[in-house]
Amino acid sequence: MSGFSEDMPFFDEPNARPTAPSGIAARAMAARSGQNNAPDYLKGLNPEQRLAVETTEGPVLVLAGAGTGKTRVLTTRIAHILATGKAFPSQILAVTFTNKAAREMKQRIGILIGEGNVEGMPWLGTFHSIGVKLLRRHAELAGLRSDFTILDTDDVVRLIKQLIQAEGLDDKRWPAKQFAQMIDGWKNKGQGPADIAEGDARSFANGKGRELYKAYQDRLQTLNACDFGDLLCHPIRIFRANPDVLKDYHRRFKYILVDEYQDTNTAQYMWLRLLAQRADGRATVNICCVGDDDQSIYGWRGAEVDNILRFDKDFPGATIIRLERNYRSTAHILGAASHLIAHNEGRFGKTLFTDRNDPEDGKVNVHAAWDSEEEARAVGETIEAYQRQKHDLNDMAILVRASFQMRAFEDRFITLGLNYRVIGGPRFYERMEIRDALAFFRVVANSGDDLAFERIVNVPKRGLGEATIRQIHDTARALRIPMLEAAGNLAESDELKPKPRAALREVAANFERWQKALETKPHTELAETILEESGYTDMWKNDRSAEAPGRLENLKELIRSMEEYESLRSFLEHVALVMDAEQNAGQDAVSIMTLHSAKGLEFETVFLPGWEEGLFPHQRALDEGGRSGLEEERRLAYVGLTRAKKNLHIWFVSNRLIHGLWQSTIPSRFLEELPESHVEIAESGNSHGGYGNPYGGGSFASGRGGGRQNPYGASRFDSVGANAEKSGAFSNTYSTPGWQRAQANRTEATDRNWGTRSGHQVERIGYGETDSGYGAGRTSVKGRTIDGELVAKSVADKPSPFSVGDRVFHQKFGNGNISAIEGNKLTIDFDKAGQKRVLDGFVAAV
DNA sequence: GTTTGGGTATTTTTT
DNA sequence: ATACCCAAAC
Repeated sequence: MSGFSEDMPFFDEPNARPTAPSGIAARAMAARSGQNNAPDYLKGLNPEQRLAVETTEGPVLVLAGAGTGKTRVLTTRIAHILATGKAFPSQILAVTFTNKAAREMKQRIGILIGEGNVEGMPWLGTFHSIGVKLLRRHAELAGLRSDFTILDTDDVVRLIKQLIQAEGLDDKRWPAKQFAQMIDGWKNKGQGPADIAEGDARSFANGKGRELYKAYQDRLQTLNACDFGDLLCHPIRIFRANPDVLKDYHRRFKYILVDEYQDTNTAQYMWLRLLAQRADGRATVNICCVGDDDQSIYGWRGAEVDNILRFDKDFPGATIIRLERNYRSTAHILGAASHLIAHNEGRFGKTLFTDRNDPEDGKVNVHAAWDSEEEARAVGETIEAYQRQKHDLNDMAILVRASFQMRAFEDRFITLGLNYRVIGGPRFYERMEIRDALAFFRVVANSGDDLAFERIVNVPKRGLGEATIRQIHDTARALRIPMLEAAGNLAESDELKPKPRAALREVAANFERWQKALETKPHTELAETILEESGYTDMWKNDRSAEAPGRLENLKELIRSMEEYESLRSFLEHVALVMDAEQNAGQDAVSIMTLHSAKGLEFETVFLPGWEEGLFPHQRALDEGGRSGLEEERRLAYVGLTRAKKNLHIWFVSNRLIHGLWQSTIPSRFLEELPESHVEIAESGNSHGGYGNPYGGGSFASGRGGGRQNPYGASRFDSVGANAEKSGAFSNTYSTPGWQRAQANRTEATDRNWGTRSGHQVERIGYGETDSGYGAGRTSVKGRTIDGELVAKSVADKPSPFSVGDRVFHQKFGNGNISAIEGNKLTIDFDKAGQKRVLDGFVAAV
């Protein structure tokens, strides 16, 4: 129970009001300006921001729109509380979601109240890191020892897989990964095995869901381990079962601050309520939540927008403060974003505004391209044009909906020699070599870490096959000892054949030696020794594959990063929760990332490609999330738009390769939700000239409704959102050639896909009756959606209208002969493009 | 113990 | 298309 004492001095005087400023508070007070009696840190705040900072008592919800100075308010508020002596640093609980946000907050508070003093804020961190801290203190109340291991997703899946197999279930039919996600979902809702809904419990493994969950929890306990969800759920359970423990924290935390409140899940919400609602009957709960309901984009991983929407009901008498003055974007960008988001129903309603009024500011540009290749080419050209105007690549970003879109840009930028960096993607700690190395370290630090042991017992390959590992496993279970110990025992017995026996003996001896060295050697040195002596670095040195040098480099980087920590244990602790690594930040490069990872960032120039139905809004969000899924996609679009400070370019293409098949696409409905007055339809250049108009031949003209330009029908949005007055940059009056071409494409695509199915069904997609009863609507949404993919499925119901040998025309590949038919998939020998497989819906008889 | 082939899925991501 | 995972074959 070390670590308990560091902030005890404050804990000893929980009721002492720190009225006389001392320490940090005194310093912050000293920073006050003499003139108007307002401290320096309040200067430059607008009235709403200042209100949010100074309303320290009672529940406060700060609705902070994009670019309205949210972090500034949060950090200034903490500085204010400290400066006015309302609380000691250790009496403030401040939670964020990501380590990055926590880091930034610490840094910015440091600027306000003086570096070094921030260390006095032991309760500023992510939900999870604070959860670990709580759990380490009270581990025994959750049936754990305080040196428990934190398992990551990969460990969890492997563990569950073992359990599923132990149950005698087919792990093909009941994938461990899926069950891990289910457990994660339950934990997001704060549900233990006993709490889960009957239906949920039944839906997995023939009704064994609950037992499996139970078995999983038991296994974690024997392993002295917990998963990420437990970091929240265990404290909740501890608080509930031990009112005295909870009471201590009630006395301790005088102020609670929560960042990104719209992203909290149910468990986090329960956790916060437990800490915020004092049993001592104190009337005021000083909780301040900051967030933006319009930027809630994590519903799919358990976030409940509802938490923020009903804040004032949860905390009666709450002050709600709106920050709507935007300091980031031009009026055009804000106008576009506001108009778009107004189409959502479940929201508080905010409208961003700016004083900025520069006639030079351009409108939001919408571009059409033929396919993703041309889209990448056009974006590349635009970036180069900006570059010629002396814009830094660092100020530009391409934000995509799904990561597969990135490839086209990477390919193009490589040929152009344009620097780019991909943000997100596989993380440092998820790389195989890093996980392997960490597994070695974990076993050294904690010989009971069976999962880590199993991972590396045969790495590098030393002839320990499945049978040997099984035997170690069984021995360990039977004797109730760690696998490492069991391995040592077996190596000394005659149970094994000579080869594995020698190998095991070496493994056991290695770990014994390393564990001894743990006390004496500096941890970075030990880490190097481990990787050397285990043969792990040699394994990669001898590997001829292209990625081997990179892996060795990563291992070096891992050792380097260990230097910042004082011991192997403290490093492993951090690595379990933090594990991110900055990469090539120095160079001038365009950023490519998903919309999700762009939240919180800003760029002068932003490119938003792929605004097509099915991709954005994503088909799956529509299918699985119904109306709320669509609204979340719209919020994602809003997040994208509001990342841009000055220039914003949106692209959509007419054809996209999806799952290896060319699909015709129609522009995203979100495009129509942009206001005409702030949008300009840009001509994207002539790089597509070679194709001409593929519809010229008239083979597709049949279903075309006379002049109808909006495939949904005109009054589609009449009932959606009160402020959604005259929408639709896309309903009239644009006449550039590119625009007309795009229009032609979209009507053609739509009408062709739907043929005689009338537009009526299309009009209702995700709207109208479908919305009202969501439960029932779910299935109907599915069949009706217009995306090419679903259309393809419906086409599959009918026999193909073509036969082998038919001569057909395809919009991308031109003319060709059908060589094979497989359901609705045709194999065609194209005259120019060679053999391709395409859907029959996208070719026409010649 | 490694290689090869078949089957399958294929949005978004933190801790 | 393509990547990834697992099982059977080498």
